Amino acid sequence: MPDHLQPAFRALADPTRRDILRMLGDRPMTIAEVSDQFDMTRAAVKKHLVMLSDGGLISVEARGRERVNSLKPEALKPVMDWLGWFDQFWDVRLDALKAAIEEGNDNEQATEQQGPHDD
Amino acid sequence: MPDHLQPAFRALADPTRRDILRMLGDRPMTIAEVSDQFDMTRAAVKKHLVMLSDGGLISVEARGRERVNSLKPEALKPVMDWLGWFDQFWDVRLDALKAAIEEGNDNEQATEQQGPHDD
DNA sequence: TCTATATGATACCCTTTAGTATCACGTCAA
DNA sequence: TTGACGTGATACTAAAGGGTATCATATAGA
Repeated sequence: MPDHLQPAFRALADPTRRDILRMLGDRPMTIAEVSDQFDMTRAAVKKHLVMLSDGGLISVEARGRERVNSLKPEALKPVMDWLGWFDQFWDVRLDALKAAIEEGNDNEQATEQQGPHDD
Repeated sequence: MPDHLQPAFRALADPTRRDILRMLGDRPMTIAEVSDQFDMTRAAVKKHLVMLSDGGLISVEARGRERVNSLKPEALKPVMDWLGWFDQFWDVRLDALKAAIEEGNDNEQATEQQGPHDD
């Protein structure tokens, strides 16, 4: 299984890039427009946009002297699919928890795994 | 919005860690057991496990002199939710495409957005 | 108790990443 | 044509990532 979705995962690993994605969800934006929303140089934002493009998450279209960056939400589908593989597990766990609760909870060593320490 | 899911996204950004997650989907494993599956030192694997733990994706339970690492698939839910926000966009696009196809395609300037340049 | 084993913890490398500063280039407008 | 503007590209620095080697510690077992 060649990790063809590695660039996408890596692109998503930075909070600035995730913010950019959501901004582009509103409308396509030029590099300058995106840069205006962040407290960093245009060059830094450009690097993030390149990584997003490498991950296939955005498309860049030349329009005169501008570059319009547009969201490509379809690229998130493979990522969702990868994560979706784990649904089978927390489905099972939720079932087990539910069953344990309904059975009454005096044999609950087996359910301590999904303990409630989700900060 | 404090980026509380940043550790999770960062943990998912490495292919080795994603492989570990799927391995732990099979069964909980000790550090040594996980290390056996990779061509790297135990210390390197340990670092990955720490990052996975920081992201809340696994739990580590001491059992004698061993540390059993277990998958915590619930931790992927916030990540799925974040990604799910983008469903609205490719849903709209798919709908537009579908509508265009069903309507017959001679007035299709409006649908060129989801053009066939999906590599 | 003694020893092998599973792990924790550092210190250290090399590469990548995130950021800046700077300059060159194409394009829009007067 | 001139100049302002949006961008590309490069060089540079600081920090984080991914990896190794090494030593210390706790525990299982004879």
